[in-house]
Amino acid sequence: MNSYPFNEIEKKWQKFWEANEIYKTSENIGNPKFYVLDMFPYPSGAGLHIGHPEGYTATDIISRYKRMKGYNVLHPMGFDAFGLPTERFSMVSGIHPKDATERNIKVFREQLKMLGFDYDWSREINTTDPKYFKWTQWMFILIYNSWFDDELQKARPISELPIPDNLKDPLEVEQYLDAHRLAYIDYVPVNWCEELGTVLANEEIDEWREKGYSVVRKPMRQWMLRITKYAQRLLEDLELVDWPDSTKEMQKNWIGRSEGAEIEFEIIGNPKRIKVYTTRPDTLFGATYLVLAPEHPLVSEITTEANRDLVEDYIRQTSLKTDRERTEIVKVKSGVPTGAFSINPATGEKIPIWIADYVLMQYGTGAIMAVPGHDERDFDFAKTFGLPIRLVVVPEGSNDWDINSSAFVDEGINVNSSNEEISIDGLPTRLAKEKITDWLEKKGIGRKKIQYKLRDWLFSRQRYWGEPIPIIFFEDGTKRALDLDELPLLLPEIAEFKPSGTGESPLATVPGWVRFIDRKTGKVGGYETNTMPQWAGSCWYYLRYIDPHNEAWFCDPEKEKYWMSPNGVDLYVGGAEHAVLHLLYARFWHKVLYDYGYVSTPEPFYKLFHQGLILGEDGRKMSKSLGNVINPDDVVKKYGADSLRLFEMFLGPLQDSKPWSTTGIEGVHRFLNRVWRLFVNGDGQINPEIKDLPLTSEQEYLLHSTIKKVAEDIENLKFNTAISQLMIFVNEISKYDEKPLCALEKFLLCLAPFAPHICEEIWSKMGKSRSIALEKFPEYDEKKATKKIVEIVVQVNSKIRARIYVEFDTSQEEVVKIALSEPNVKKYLNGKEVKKIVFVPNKLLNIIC
RNA sequence: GCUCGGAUGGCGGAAUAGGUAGACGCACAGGACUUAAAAUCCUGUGGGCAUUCGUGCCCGUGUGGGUUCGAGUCCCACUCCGAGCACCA
Repeated sequence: MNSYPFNEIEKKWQKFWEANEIYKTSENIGNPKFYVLDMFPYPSGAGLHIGHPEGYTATDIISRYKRMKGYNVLHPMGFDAFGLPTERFSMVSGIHPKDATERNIKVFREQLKMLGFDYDWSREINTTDPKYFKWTQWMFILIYNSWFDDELQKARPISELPIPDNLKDPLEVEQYLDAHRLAYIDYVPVNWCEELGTVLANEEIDEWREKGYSVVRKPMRQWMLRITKYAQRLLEDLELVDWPDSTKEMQKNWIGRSEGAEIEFEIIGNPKRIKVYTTRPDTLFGATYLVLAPEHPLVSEITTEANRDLVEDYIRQTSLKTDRERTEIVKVKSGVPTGAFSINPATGEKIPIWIADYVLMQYGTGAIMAVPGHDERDFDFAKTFGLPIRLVVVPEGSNDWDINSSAFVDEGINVNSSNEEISIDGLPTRLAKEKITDWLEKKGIGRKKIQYKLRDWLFSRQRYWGEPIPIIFFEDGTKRALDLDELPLLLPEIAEFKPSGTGESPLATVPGWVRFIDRKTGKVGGYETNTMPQWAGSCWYYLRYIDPHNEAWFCDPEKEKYWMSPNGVDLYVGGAEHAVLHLLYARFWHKVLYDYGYVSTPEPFYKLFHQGLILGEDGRKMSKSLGNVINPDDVVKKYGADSLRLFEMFLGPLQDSKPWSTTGIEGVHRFLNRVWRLFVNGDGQINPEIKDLPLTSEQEYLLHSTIKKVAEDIENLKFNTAISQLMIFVNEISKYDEKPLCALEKFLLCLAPFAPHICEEIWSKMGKSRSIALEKFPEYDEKKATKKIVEIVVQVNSKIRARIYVEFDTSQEEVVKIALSEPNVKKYLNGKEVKKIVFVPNKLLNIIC
């Protein structure tokens, strides 16, 4: 293929942009701003994936377009570099993760530069840089030193937490504070591999099991963040942002607010009570047994001697299952009776207490009242073990339900639901819920409760390659968080990155880390050996871009206000795989900062967009094993960066998954060659057919409709149709022997955000001295963007019978007159009476007869 | 199982306040240029029937119904595909 010299051109302009700081974001904070953000990549050893440039090109086009529209644009890039893959690479290779990270970042940075993105590289950040994670650590301490005021629904300093008068002992006070901090230590089940002596990530489990290792759920000491306190705000504030509905929906479901009741059941022969949570208190009369999660603290206490072996064996089996396995759908339920009994407070009936792994300790109270007549899972369980099933709700308008063949789970009308004190028979579900809850409340054994599925955030990792948690534990049992002047707390240099074998991180093997004399207190203590999860660094990076070199503060408040007001980041583009975790954690983190007035908006990201996947040419996900991986370096070498950028945008709608196509990229590459030849002749001179001519009215329409379409499509992130309009322009304008200069110049300005290198080259050949990136985006004239002569479809009884051409905005009368003279129209009217006329101006005329 | 998407030529996709289905690109076919090829340019291309070669008619957006002068678009039922979540009480 004979191509324009893209290789030379692209390198030349990339150097020019860098040398002349064309994309350096100005610190002049007077102009209107636009903050467009990419989800920063994890610099893996494999280098940039062909999918990366998709979202990055999209933001690049927006960024360049907004700059040309006069905005002060912030479009930064950085690297989210802590994490498991690098640590694992280091274990095998012995190369320090810091060195591996540095090397990977270098590759990524070069690849991103090769694609000509307009990042302001002077703002590059790296989450593993001590200058950066100093502030991640500081924010962790801020969270640690906070409690959540339920009244005010916000975080406040722990020093302002009211201490109950009866607490005098300093140790008790400290325990009280710890129980309210937004960062706290708890024992929670994690994936423990005994043979490896380490905790595994969910994604590692299968791999190690295949190698014959066993993985069990085992409670271990972990740092937790109390994100659940923010559940309501995280839910409500979704109203404030312009996100895809499906993403909002996913976050809502993840937070999982439900309204129901907490009910206390007595235990026969034990003064303690079992609390259950239910969304259907109206079905209480149908509760025929209780089920506790196997991990429930009361299990060992209530289990009878006769059932002890059975129960303990079941608990052991359960620990071998991961949460995912426990929650897989199986029709045959497993469980064992504890031998203990409870009383159904509504019926007064003695009901058995079971344990089963379909009840999870993390949700609700870890115990349920089972209503097999009206819950699928309880129904299956009751069928399996021959437990009684009772009908207490029937569908409205009917008075029966075959309770032996399936559970009735919808709302309906209560039946069989009365005792001496209360009756909810005949009430619809909503009223029945209220009445029974009131009754329970009066008796002091139940209350209304709002429950969230959201769990607290497990924040610690037993790994080396993460931010150290800046807390010192002293020998006397006290602890303290480091002060700002002691940060960053750096990772100690170690030679081995293998786990300690005790379940602690490799940091536990460093003598100077776990035992030293604290300079500030003179006491002997040791640092926390856990590190933070990869999510930590990505919770606030968008703030650091605003002021990346500030040594005194994480971000200058004035600059923060300028870039984040009024709604936060203006556009955030990244994969849908982050719809829940990253996007929820970052919102939480931001809200803590907001509560302290450190940021000026309640939400970090105003508009969010997810790019789709780029699949292999065979329509399947790209993977090494399928051999369908496309490498961006190869593509750039063969067709140039502009072609790759343009093609990824032309493939289809940004949010859709779409397959790669080798012939497809040749198509857009051909288009760029056509553009080149339109402007430049064989000797590299400007095409002599380009002349300074006035536009014909056809050319005027072509130009203005193109500018309009391109501008509107860019604003709506519909790049595929913008590019097709640019192709139409080139096809049309090429037909003229003499090409009008001013139309071509404006066309070039429209193309520049998509294919910046080729446009810079042509622009400079045309004698322009300033970078095209700094020029104004052309304006269009609405009138000129409208067709002068329009085609009107003429239908007779809704069938197309003719097409006529009239001036724009011709009246109905006029159009009807012309239409009626069309022979084919006459033929179908055939002298019949016209009953009705439908007229859509400039489009259609339908004659009904 | 639940939730959310989606289904349009040989392929990727255009077109939704309901108004010309198939823009643009690919692929394919024919032609021009060339000793030849590549590149480039031009023409054609949903299916069927008819044609005086101008065009005309019928069918056509996963399936079956419905609303409407008019449905790819709205409503109901179904089939298939994808994604996310999942014994969440």
